[in-house]
Amino acid sequence: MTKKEEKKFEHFLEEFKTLVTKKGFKNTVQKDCILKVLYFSKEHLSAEEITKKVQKEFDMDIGIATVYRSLNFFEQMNVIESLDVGDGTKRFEFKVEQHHDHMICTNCHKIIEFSDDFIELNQIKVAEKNGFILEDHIMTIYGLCEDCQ
Amino acid sequence: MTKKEEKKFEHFLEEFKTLVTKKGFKNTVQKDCILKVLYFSKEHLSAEEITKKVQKEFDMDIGIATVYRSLNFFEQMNVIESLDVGDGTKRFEFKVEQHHDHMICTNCHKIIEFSDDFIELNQIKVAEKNGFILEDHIMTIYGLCEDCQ
DNA sequence: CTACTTGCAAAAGGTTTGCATCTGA
DNA sequence: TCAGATGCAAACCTTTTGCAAGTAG
Repeated sequence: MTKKEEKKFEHFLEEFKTLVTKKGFKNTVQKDCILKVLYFSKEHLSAEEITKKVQKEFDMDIGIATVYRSLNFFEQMNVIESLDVGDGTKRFEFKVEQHHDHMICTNCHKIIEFSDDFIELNQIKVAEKNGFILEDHIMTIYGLCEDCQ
Repeated sequence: MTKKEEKKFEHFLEEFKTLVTKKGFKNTVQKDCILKVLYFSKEHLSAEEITKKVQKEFDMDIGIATVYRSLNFFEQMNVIESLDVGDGTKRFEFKVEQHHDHMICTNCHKIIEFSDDFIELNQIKVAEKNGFILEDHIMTIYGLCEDCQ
């Protein structure tokens, strides 16, 4: 991670922590570490993977229960989102400004991210047409990736 | 279910059973019942719900293990598909000719089905652009339904 | 006949929860 | 100070599996 990215994260973290306090919750080292791992991870991690990463990268004895509680908390705070890959575990990723979707290989479970403006626009239309207040959407394409064909 | 629908199902079942035999698997009363329940269900059922429905509607003592095994079998045979509603269980539905997607209320978990040609076309394009051989896709929109707003 | 299926119960995951202890604001 | 957070282990739920018995082709 570059210095610039690091700075960007620090800035986000600061703002986030203010919000956490304002809502009456507490900031902890554990939460910071989990968030940092998610922020800088290129992959979509499971709770167990996050636990191990935090333990390894921060030399910290974090329990998986804390990780799950934090993940649920972050999801409610709308800074991360979860993803069903179909391998039996929930996977998590930091929520970035620009929405993107996923293409998953049914053979090797590789995940490719993509974003498509048409799809973004269309889901808004579909939601409106059905009287839904749009909160989020998931578009996942399943198929065989180039390596597995 | 009307007589016409019943007829349609019988016809499908007949064809499907031929395919099952041809592939070297066996047809059983249990499989027939599960398939019938899925075919005529308006809702997206969990394995447990399917088990109870079969037990009740056909007065049959089916085990949930059989239901799970059959569901996995049907999914591989490509006649049903599974759906992650976010309530901790996999839900299943019969695969109809015309693909459709889902809109799920984050409050009451109600599921509304919709289909949109633009989305159908676009996912094909996206898959091609990334060298994927398309198998399937899921587009799920999350939001608040009219009743829950 | 023989390989596929079934039902039961046990096992196996992943996720949540109770509780005593700890800690941030 | 004290409500919220943590770590541990136990509990929970859904799904899978081993095995002996049953059954379709």
